[in-house]
Amino acid sequence: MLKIGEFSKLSRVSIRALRRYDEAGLLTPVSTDPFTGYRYYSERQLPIANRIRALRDMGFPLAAVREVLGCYDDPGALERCLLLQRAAAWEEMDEARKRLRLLDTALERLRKDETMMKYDVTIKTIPERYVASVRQIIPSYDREGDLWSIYCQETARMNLQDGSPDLCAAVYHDGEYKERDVDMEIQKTVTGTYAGTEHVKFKTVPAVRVASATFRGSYSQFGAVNEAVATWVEDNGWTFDGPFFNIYHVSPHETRNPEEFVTEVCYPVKRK
Amino acid sequence: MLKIGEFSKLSRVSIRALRRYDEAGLLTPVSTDPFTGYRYYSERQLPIANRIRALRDMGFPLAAVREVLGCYDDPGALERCLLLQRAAAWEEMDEARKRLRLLDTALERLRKDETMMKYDVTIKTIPERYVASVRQIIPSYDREGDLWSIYCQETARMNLQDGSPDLCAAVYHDGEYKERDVDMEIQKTVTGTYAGTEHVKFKTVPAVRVASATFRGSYSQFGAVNEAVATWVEDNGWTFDGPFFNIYHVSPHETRNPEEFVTEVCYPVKRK
DNA sequence: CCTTGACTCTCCCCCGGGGGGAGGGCTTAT
DNA sequence: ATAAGCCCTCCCCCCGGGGGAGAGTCAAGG
Repeated sequence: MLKIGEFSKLSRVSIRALRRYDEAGLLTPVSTDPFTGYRYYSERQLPIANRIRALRDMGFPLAAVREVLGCYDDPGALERCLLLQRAAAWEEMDEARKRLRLLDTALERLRKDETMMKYDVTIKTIPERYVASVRQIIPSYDREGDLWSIYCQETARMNLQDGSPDLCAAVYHDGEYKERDVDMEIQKTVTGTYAGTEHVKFKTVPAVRVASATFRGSYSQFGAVNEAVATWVEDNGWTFDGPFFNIYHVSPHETRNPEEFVTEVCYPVKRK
Repeated sequence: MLKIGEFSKLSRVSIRALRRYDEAGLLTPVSTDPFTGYRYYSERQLPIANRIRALRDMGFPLAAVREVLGCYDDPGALERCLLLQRAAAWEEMDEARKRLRLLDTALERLRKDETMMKYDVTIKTIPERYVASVRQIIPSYDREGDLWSIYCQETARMNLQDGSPDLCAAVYHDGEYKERDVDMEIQKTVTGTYAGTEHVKFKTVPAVRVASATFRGSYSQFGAVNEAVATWVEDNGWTFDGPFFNIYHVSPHETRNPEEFVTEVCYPVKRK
């Protein structure tokens, strides 16, 4: 019979861990003094301690170790457990690899152009939303205001309720950059049910996963932001999947000072 | 001014997380009602929320996020933080890769020969120990007992104190397998200082990292265990680094029943 | 003005695998 | 008998939130 300290030295498992394994039912001492609580182990438990070490080294959590110890005689069950853990380990490695990739992208951006770090790109899922929408071909990008004018005119008397979240967006339906005659759509979230008008249509926009960057300040930064997002998307193993759009969190509607504009650029993406 | 729920929807950060970020000083609401405790955010904080998301996606813990946010203007400090986190992510990936390798080895062993899973190989560090030792060339492996006889005879009157941990080991100094005239050493841990005798020497054995497997039962399993350990060592990217040895946890000295023997096989290793 | 429902607050417990330490009992050798 | 060294249980800590309780607040509609 070995006291816990001796068994700890022989098995190279800390006393703390041994007590925890006892508590978890992984490695119960062959006897425990009912008065003093002293745990007494046997040398024949050394192989079990070693087995637990081996399983812990493979990344099994304690609960899974217990399960595996219980089915050590059944090669089929054992293999299932190992495969399950293998999948978990693979997943974990993949997560770390993705993080590494993000960090490398950030470092590269930092070295190439220190200002590019101003824009932080993240992957998000934009939830489904119900919107009032106006879509038209307009002469050029800077005539987006025309669409908002149409929207305001046609809905002025409809008493629309704001949606939640309450936001305004502009979708660029042309896949490529065009100088003239661009296909644009504006969207405003609303709550309730309404009949469409001549130009204003109501619809549900499905949830979409996007690469997003939010920046503050004048719209002259659009070019740099778009470039930063596009580079990031390429570098991190995503690919574009639909027309990109902007969300106007603070727009000329709220303030005249361009320094206060807050705009979120969203590129729908999917895994390459 | 946005209430926390609205800001949560716009930033796609959970309310819980926002409260935690406030508590951690990462993203303090622009104002907090001193009576109700309500947090009020501004749209201009959306880029910061996005930045936090981006850093969290890279795996930074909250404390590091705070630090990074504080030095966003200093490209040098920023790069140091990113490199530090890069190293951490790489480490994590490497850990996961090692676990994956262990699991693959185990699966392969399981498929090849289901009995091989009986032996669980782990990496341990055997701490430094002070021992009485007898080393000689003996005719064959099964004459190990002769060494123990010599040990007992020469130390019978010395009143040796057991060491802690109290263990017996046998070291195989021949690098290769030999039928005859093998160079063997036996070791017994002791406490105190003694003068050596004709055959018994006292010495300190330094700490050593080993691949170890502990098994119960007759010594006829030696061959299988050695093979299992050797294969494992190869498969997991280690290489041998010194003569291997056995530790006898339960030996013929304690019991006559071979079923009760507990033996640990140790191969000193280093990273390939 | 009141109600109602949605929102928000703080506080506590949970996850894993122990580490650190307090406070107190046990053993064993001198 | 006493001191040193073991051992016990219990509590708090890490990390980044999630789940939920219980209570207070805000806004819209009757």
